[in-house]
Amino acid sequence: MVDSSDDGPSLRAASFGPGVRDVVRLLSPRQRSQIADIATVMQLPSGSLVYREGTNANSIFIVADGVLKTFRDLPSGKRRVLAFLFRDDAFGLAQSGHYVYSVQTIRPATLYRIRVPALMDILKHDADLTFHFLCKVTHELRGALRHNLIMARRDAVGRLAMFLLMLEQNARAHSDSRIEIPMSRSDVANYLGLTHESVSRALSRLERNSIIAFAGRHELRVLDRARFEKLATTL
Amino acid sequence: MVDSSDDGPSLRAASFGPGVRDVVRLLSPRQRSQIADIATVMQLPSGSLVYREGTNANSIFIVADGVLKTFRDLPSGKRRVLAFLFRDDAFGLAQSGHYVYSVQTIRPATLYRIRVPALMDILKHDADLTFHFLCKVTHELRGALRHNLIMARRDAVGRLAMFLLMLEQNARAHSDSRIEIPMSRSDVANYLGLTHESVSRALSRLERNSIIAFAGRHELRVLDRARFEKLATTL
DNA sequence: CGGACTATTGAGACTCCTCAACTAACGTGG
DNA sequence: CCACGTTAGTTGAGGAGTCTCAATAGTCCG
Repeated sequence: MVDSSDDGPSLRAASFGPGVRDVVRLLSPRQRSQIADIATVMQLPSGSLVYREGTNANSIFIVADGVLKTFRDLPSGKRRVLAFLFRDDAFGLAQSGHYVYSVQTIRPATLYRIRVPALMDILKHDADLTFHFLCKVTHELRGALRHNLIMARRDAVGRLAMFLLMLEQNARAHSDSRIEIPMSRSDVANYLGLTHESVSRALSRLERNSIIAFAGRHELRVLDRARFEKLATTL
Repeated sequence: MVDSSDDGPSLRAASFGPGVRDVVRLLSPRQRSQIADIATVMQLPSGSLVYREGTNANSIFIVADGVLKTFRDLPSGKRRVLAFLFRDDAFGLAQSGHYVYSVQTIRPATLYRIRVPALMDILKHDADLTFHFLCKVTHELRGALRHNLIMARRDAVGRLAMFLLMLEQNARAHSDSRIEIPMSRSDVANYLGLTHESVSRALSRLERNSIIAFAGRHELRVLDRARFEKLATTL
């Protein structure tokens, strides 16, 4: 399924990893069954806490389906959302044996849970599989860098535009300028470093200016793509 | 040099990677010579551009010594610093064959340059080495997440305090409450998402309040560690 | 249908950015 | 060795934008 000539170009093209939504898919049948042997499938309803920051890190996870968020609760009581997770994303980052962020489902989710010791046994002897995980982490890293770029902006509308663009690129399902926002305004706000009031105001402004139009609170259409993308890229 | 019993616990402790300033050091002699075979040593004076964002990504680099910054230039003319690089850090992240950020030396630096095709040949057959790179990228990811947390704060002094604390932890050389700031105020500002004026004002305020004391523009001492750490952690 | 949560909208305070002037430090060339 | 110009850094006054506090409307679920 994955021969080396297939790996070569695409991997070299993006040290490391091209699209990278594919740790599971790009595996050879043998590798896939290896993973299946040590993975547990979990079905979680919306709002479930997968694990809490600081607890012992004994597993890593891969999203088979659904939407999740990673976050940290700050001493002040504020909550900071670090990332949103979609199909094929991996999570479970730890330091000194403890998870570095909490993870919660936003929509009902199906997860593969892989125990770290078992995974390590396989990784030690399988360069290909290890490389796939390398690509996964690289993908996560790019996401964090994009997040940083978003936070660089001072204006709420600009951040929001970038965020919406990101959502659109994530969900390539229906690319007809409809964007689904699966998370709450507060989650968006905590991700963008704004208050939920500012998010609300910024969205209102976009709608007032006929750049977007809402179809329910969690779905919108882009009316004026030129201005929309200009807002997102003009930083 | 690195036997499996050594790898096991430490790796499980931090999926993936413990301290991780050690891709080169933790390698077996065989691996090290493999790397040496394909690596080029570069000596660069202060202020050198290693590569520019968008150019063809044909190498990855490891910092043997010195200080560097990664950054992106935005259409508006503003510059956003994404990270500072110190000894043993790796860099060279690319997407679709192009580097995603520019890299420049802040202090004279020595780099190992490794061509991607050659590296891939080795990684394909060496799970251990691939795993080491996995740890490296994970380390970079943690840095990006910490950056995000810093940006979550709204107040300039708080960001600065967190940044200084980060610098102190990076340079474990002299841990007697002296912190060296190798980069310019503008670089700090671009990293923290502030203007250089705000950085200057915040530093002045810290000094006026007797929390820190400068010994030249690029070195300071922490006078009141309690208040200092309270500022950094009270978010 | 009721209650709790989510979302929207408004008025005032606060902080940082912008613009500007000024000082200090550094490197260059005479 | 000194003078000068350029860059880095500090400090000040005013304005723009978001946060805070508060009230209201809409939505989901039992």
